[in-house]
This record gives sequence, structure tokens and C-alpha cells, in this order.
Amino acid sequence: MSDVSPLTLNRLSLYLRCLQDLASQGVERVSSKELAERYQLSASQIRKDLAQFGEFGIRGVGYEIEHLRDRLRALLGLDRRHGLVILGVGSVGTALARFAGFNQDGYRVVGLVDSDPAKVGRRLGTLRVEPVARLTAVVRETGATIGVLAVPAAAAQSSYDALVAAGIGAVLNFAPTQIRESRGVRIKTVDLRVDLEELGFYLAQAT
Amino acid sequence: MSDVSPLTLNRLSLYLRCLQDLASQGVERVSSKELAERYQLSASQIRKDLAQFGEFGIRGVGYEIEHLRDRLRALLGLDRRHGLVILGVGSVGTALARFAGFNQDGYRVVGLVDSDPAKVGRRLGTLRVEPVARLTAVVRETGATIGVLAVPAAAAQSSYDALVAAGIGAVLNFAPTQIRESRGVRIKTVDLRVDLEELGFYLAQAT
DNA sequence: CCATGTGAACAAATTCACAGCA
DNA sequence: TGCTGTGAATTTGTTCACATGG
Repeated sequence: MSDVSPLTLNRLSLYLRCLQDLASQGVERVSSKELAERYQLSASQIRKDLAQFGEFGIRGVGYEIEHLRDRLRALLGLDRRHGLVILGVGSVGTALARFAGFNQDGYRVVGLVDSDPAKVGRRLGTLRVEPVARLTAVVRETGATIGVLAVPAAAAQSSYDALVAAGIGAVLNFAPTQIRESRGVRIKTVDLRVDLEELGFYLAQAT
Repeated sequence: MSDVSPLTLNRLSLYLRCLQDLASQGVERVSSKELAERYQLSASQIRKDLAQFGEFGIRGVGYEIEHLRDRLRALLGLDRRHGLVILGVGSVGTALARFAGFNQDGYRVVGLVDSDPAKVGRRLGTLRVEPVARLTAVVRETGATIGVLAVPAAAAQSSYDALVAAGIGAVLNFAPTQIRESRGVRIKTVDLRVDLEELGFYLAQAT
């Protein structure tokens, strides 16, 4: 069950969004075809994706929205709390700490760590920036499960390793560099410049 | 030539990073095998990806780093200037306006637009927030080619449509919603909650 | 020689089409 | 009847392996 493609998982998140939207409109049932048309998805892909995790629908009818929504929430771990520890409180780290999406549903920023003594002790909302020496303690005390790397590229690998050593469960990396995974601690890199450059390619073509 | 997979394009950005790294270390030539080992990539994939755009290497030798770097920069449109117009100067839009990656290489934030009269007129760095009514004027005056959506999900589609009408070339969307593409103006959605939820799935599995 | 560039083999992902069940 | 769940077909992406040429 653990060999699910990230593509599928990311679509489950989209499906969940759509279901929440429909639920907020008071809709109770939806077919894969309706979902697909309404949100520009593929009906057969919705069915294939969902079928990997069980039989959630009713043949001839469709899916019961509340039920499917709850199943997806559970699958994506949204029925539990996840503490995030942010490493690096420069401009990116600070913005992420305030980002609503990181303080929503089961997610909450519970720790801030920086190697710069000048930043240690600063307050950001209700949190105080801790020194790197306290990383393991912070992870233990807060029960954080996700680390967020907002450090310079040169420090990213060692920061990831430190998070792994501290017992973190998974890491989201905003440094523009490839991280070598260790001890099975998943790493996902987000790189906005890569996204910009993809658009840049199409713009260069257009000319 | 325009039917290049986004997967390939995103890897080209990574290759470019690696080449810039090597160039800064004074390295002049590199083989696909060396690149792959150094940065945890696949040698045959590097060659396949590059081969789509021409013959950049020298058989028996490898790739001349400066030359390949320049070719990749040109392919990704990094040899030209791209102005970014940000729609929505809430917390996300403000953070993006200050983000170094958006004010680097050929990219620069050249316009800020918000529908909230209370925000119009505010200064952010050297820029003043403009009203939505001035969107087309801003795009024309600044020559912006990329729009950045940092508006609420409910406003995202109409904001995209407005950008298209204003003559924008491509759009990066941070609103958690699917946008319907029109007039061939590429849209790329970045959704950090989707990324978090992917990690959340693996964490839920681990238990 | 040796690493590129590339067709062929393989693997993954998506779409099709329909059997089977409410 | 109508939509799900699913094998089969197709498309897309990756890896292999080697002929080619500097």
C-alpha cells in the first residue's frame, strides 16, 4: 500500500479540495463524471486513483461526498496533528511560518530554529527562535513530525541530516538543491525558480 | 519543439544549477556520468533530455560547461528579462514580492496589483500597489510577461482571465484551485498544502 | 579509445471500454 | 438503467546497450 505514486497522492489532495467545496455547497453525492466536468479532471483517473485504496463509491450512483472526504482526509493523514519545525528564519522561513496553509487543518508550525545567534531569541507570533543546538530538544518537546528547510542551499544537506538525527518524520525542502535521503525520511523539494523557468521556456518558444 | 514534457523542462533547470555550481568551481568539462554521480541524477536521462534540443556534447569527451550552460539559459528564456506582476498583496503576495528568486537572473517583480482599496498606494520596496483597474496599463507600461496569482481561490479564475486580457504571457498560480487555461496562456499552479499532504500520507503510513 | 546520441526494451501512467452490481 | 471498479490498450517516460564519431 505504501507504493503509491506521488502523482496519485497529489491528485487525492485535489479531489479532497473539490469534495470540500461541494460539501460546503450542500451537495451530498457526486459521480466521477460530474467531478471531472466541474473541476476539469479525468473521470477514469479519479476512479483509478480512488480504487487503489478501497471501494468508496456506489455503482450506478456515485460517491457519497462526506464519506469519501473523510476517507481521503484519513489517507492523507489530515485526521491527526502535524507539528512543523522550520529551519532557517530568513525571509523565506519567516514567510512560511506565517503562511496560513502551514497553520491549518492538522498542520501547525511549532518550532523555529536558526544557526545565526543574532536571530535566536526573536519572537514570531507565539514562537521564539531556538538555536540549532536545541533542534533535537525542540523536535522531542513539540512532537514535531515535519521539518521545513528554509536555509541556504549549502546548508541544506547537513540541516536535513540533523532533522533526521533529531527523529523527524519527513522534510519539505525550499533550498534549491537536491537532498540525499537517509533512514527513509522522505524529502520533498519545492523550487519556485524551477517553476518560473518552466514558464520561461514557453515564453521563449512563443517568440 | 514545443511539445517538451514539463518533467524534462524541470530537469533542465536542475542541470543548469549543477553546471553553474561546477562553473563556479572552475570546472570546464563534464560528462553525463560525472554529472549524474555528483548530483544524483541519471546519466542516460541527462543525455536524452539534452538531445531533444541539439547536439551539445563532444563524443568521447563530454560537455563543455560554459557552452552547455549558455544553451540551457537560452532554452529556458534566462537570456531575456521577464517582468512579474503580482496580483494580490496579502501575506503570500508580499512574501513573493520580496522573494529573492523572483528578483534574480532575468526575473524581476515590476508590478503589484490589489483589488482592496485599502492596499492600493502602499509601497513595497520601490513599487506602489496599483488598483485592478490599472492592470492592463501596468502590464503594458512595464512589459511584464508573467503574472503571479496570490489572490483567494475564489478570485483566481477571474484574475487569470484579467491577466490574459491584459496581454500577459504566462501565469504562476498560488491559489489552491485549478485554473481553466485560455488563449494558450500557460498556467502553472503551486500548492504547498498539496506538498504537505503528500508527506502527511507517508507519515500516516509509517504509523 | 571513450562518451555522446539514439533506437530498442522496459516501466509507469493514463485512457479506454465494459463487466458487474446497486 | 447508470456508474463504479478494473483489465486491456495506449501513451508517456525511463533505462539499456551499442553504433557512431570526435
